[in-house]
Amino acid sequence: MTDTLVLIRRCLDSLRNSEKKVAKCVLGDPGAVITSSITELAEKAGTSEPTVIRFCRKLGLGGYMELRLNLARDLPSAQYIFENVSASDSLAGIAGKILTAHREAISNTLNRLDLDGLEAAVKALQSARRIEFYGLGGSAIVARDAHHKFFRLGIPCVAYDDPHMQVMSAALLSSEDVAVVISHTGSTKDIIDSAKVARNSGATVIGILGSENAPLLKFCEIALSVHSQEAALRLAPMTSRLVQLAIVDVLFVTVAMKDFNVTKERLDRVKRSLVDKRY
Amino acid sequence: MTDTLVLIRRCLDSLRNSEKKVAKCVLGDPGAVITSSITELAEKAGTSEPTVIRFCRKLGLGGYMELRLNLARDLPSAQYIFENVSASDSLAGIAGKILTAHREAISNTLNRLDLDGLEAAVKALQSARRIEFYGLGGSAIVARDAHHKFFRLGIPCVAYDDPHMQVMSAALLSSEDVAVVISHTGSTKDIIDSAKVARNSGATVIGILGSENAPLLKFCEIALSVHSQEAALRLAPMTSRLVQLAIVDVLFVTVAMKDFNVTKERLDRVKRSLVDKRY
DNA sequence: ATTTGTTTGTAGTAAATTTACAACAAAATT
DNA sequence: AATTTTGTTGTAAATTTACTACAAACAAAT
Repeated sequence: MTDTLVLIRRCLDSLRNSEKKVAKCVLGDPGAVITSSITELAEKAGTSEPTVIRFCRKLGLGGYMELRLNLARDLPSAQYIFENVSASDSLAGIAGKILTAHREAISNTLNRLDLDGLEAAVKALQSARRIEFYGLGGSAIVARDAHHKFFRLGIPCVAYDDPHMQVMSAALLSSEDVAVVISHTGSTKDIIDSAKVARNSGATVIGILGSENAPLLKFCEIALSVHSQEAALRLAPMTSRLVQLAIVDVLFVTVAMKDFNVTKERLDRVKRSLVDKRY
Repeated sequence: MTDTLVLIRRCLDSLRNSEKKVAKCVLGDPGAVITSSITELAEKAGTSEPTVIRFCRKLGLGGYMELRLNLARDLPSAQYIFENVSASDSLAGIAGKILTAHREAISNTLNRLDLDGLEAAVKALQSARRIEFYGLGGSAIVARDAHHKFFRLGIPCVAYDDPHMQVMSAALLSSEDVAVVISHTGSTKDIIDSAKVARNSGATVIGILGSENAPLLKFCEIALSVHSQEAALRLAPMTSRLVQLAIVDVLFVTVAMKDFNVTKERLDRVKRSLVDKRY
């Protein structure tokens, strides 16, 4: 499940000199490898074919073919990612670019999942006495969505999108509670305040953010950073939000699965409650 | 840029009998193709290698290698597709299945886009005097997201997740207004009532729903049906919601692009307003 | 029944990947 | 310092793979 490029970087130290040349070559232009034969890559790296194969084996891959396939998998249609929507685009063009960007964002998330962080978050969430979700602006939507999922499990939880309510409620948390703080930038003052207060109350603070070096991180015990190359479509940080929602979904399902029978019974009850609301 | 599997389905009719056998084989287990040689695939399909090549060419691909590479790109973690989450899954397994499901849902949306419906919706939205977004439960989140986007364009708009407020406000709409009604099932009584009232007021009703034959459709002038094959036992209809959000995003960006200079100025103003809120 | 054209598979080729091994360099041991 | 040992890299051969040219089989139409 690990991204091949990440794998290469991690193995870099244990590689021989000529294998390193191959590694640099692959890291330099991974897209080119996909369309190159082993001979071409060997030549480009200034080494021989067997070295390329040994390089692949060191990564734990079966051979050169497997490297190519894995790279193709990891860099899906990279050419579209950075394409921006322009005023002259047709509806189909805009839709294509946006949906592709979203799709790629989900792919990237999948390839670079922080399993340790997720594991820690799940652990905290499932043993939480109560859970509070904080978000502002666009992130308030993610917070609401999280609340809408988690309350069904019977865990007392709530979502606040009012900074005053956030700090007030955060002040009442205890060490058995969890605060999930959602922020795209990770540098909004109000949300940082909320995280700080929650932290001071002794609660476990989980951060879901779209940036990797944000001031908010300082107050998060567990941080799930979600990086989407958003630079292109700057109208609204939608890609980031979509990925955050997906991460919340993963957290929810994982927590829900831990005690499946209880969960199932609760979800069924929730479902039955809605029957009369429908035709 | 179209998904290879969709491409295959589309070409199915123009294929010879033995080429069809290859197609079925690929569609049946695309993941297996990635690790198979042309010989293996030919054998599995009960045909010969040249037929496989001819099949690839019919798709517009250069050869078998290109098919493999394309499939690898399209199915980043083929093992998870359409698989359901089970209680025995690891965190990585759950995350993989969920994110892949979301990814596929976005792909499907992209491939089966109802351009006419979108076009009509965009037209209605951009000439709307005011826009109201109605949603309940999970769909309320989509409604809020839509509001959070569209209000930046300077169009008066609002999101209601209270059925009483919805009908009350809907009663005040006029023929120059647009009501966007969001519902996963399309059969919730309250939301149908809201749509009905909006319709009676003369407003243009746009429906965004996850089902294709829902009672709600009767009251929608424009219907954007988003069908995600939600895995049988899904804990919550998240995939559908994600797709609905993506569709709203497409609508927003398209509307925003129509008068780009005005839009840009407005978005910048909104952005500047937030500067002081950050570190 | 024969012709015509289409569809499919056989056999062969060129190019790719991979293996086996030899050459060399560096390090260690005597 | 010489020799063995160990590790690294490239050469060349073997194997597999993708692809092409051609011919057989088949179907439709005269």
